[in-house]
Formats: sequence, structure tokens, C-alpha cells
Amino acid sequence: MLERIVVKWDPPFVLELEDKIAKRGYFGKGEEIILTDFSKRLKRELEKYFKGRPTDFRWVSIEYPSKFERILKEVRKIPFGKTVTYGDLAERLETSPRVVGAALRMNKVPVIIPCHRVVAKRGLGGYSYGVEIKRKLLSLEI
DNA sequence: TTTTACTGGTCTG
DNA sequence: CAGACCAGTAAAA
Repeated sequence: MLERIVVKWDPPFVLELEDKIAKRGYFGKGEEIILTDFSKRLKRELEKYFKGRPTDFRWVSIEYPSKFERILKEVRKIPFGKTVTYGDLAERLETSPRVVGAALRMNKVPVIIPCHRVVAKRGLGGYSYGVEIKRKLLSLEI
């Protein structure tokens, strides 16, 4: 059974889960469907996050895209308020910056996998959901 | 300062 | 299958 958490923000953040696994997230409208204590807890954490309080989502299990799991797991280690460059991650994982970008593009659960904390060496870098949202998420974490 | 090569996937025809 | 398209960067031109 699908559950959907909606957190008030501008734009609203929507996260869908199934059996305690985060499957998809996006920014926009959505009807809220919450059933389990697990998703209630997760919603409270998300509300805390969007108020700008330091929060950690490493306890949440995620359905990763087929490839790139290795890269996305590394991204999850980036703490609240800190940023890393595509190049740094590429070096650490022995791949190329383009590939890191490709991996982040496949991220289905923004915020839970904090891909907005990965920036270009000079400048902000891209963001699937729009760079304005990336900027806003980063400004939350100052 | 602009162009090129490198990279490893996904998406489309 | 082949070719186009990327959330980047260093090095050559």
C-alpha cells in the first residue's frame, strides 16, 4: 500500500513510500495518505527539516535506481549544512564528475538523498527539480 | 577565454 | 543496435 507524505513548503514537498521504503519524492502538490507510525515519524522529521533544523535521514531505507547505488550511498553521508563537489565525489569513488551528475539525476528521492548538497566546483551545478529549489534547500541549511 | 576530451549511464528511433 | 543527450572538469588551443 502506497503512503504519501506532504510537507508544507514553497513548493510543497511530497514523498511516497511503500513498506517503509522511500520510493519517490518530488516538489509540487499531492494528496496526503498516511497509514503507519513509520510514515508519521518520517513526516515529523521532514517538517523539522523544512523549518531549517538539522535533520538526518540516514535511518530511512530507500529503493535505489538499478545502477549508481554506490554513488548515491556516498551522497547520503554528506551531513546537514555541508556541501561537496561533483569532482570530489568522483575522485573518492574513482569515477568521473559527469558520472556523478548522471547518478544524481537518477535520484528519485530528493532531500532523503541530499543531492542538493553536491555542487559544481565553480557555481551551483544542476538540479533535476530546478536550480531554484536547489538554492532554497541549501539556504535552509545555513 | 573558448573548445575539446573524457565518462557511463538513460532515452529515442 | 546507433546516436543524442546529460546535474562536470581539467587541459589544450
